[in-house]
Amino acid sequence: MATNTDFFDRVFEVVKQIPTGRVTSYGAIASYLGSRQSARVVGWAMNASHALPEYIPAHRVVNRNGMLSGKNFFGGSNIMQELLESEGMVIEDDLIANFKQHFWDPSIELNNKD
DNA sequence: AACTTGACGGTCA
DNA sequence: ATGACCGCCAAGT
Repeated sequence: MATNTDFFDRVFEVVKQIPTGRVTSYGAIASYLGSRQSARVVGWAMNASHALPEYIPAHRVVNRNGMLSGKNFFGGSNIMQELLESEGMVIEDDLIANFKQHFWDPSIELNNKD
């Protein structure tokens, strides 16, 4: 199918596959889906994810700096940070410590290269 | 129907 | 190293 709005659904599929204690970036997901520059749309998908009947670990998705750019969307508090810390990571000033160490790249982990 | 904004990212100056 | 602009796609006004 691969319709334009399918991008959202694919984003959800990937995010739902992020293992606990791991994080990824909007750009990584976008790149995995084939649209490097559509990282912003990934963020929009996250916004819509909270309306889904399923649980989308959007707190495991941060920007390429490992910064909790969307923490404001988790109720206005640092729920996002607490969730990540609860999963074993360390957050400092809304920034994930050892971000690279916890980074989960769908292009690698899912290895979707036919 | 058109314009602006947005949970991003890379390149250029 | 820092700042500004462009590109991408969808949603809100």
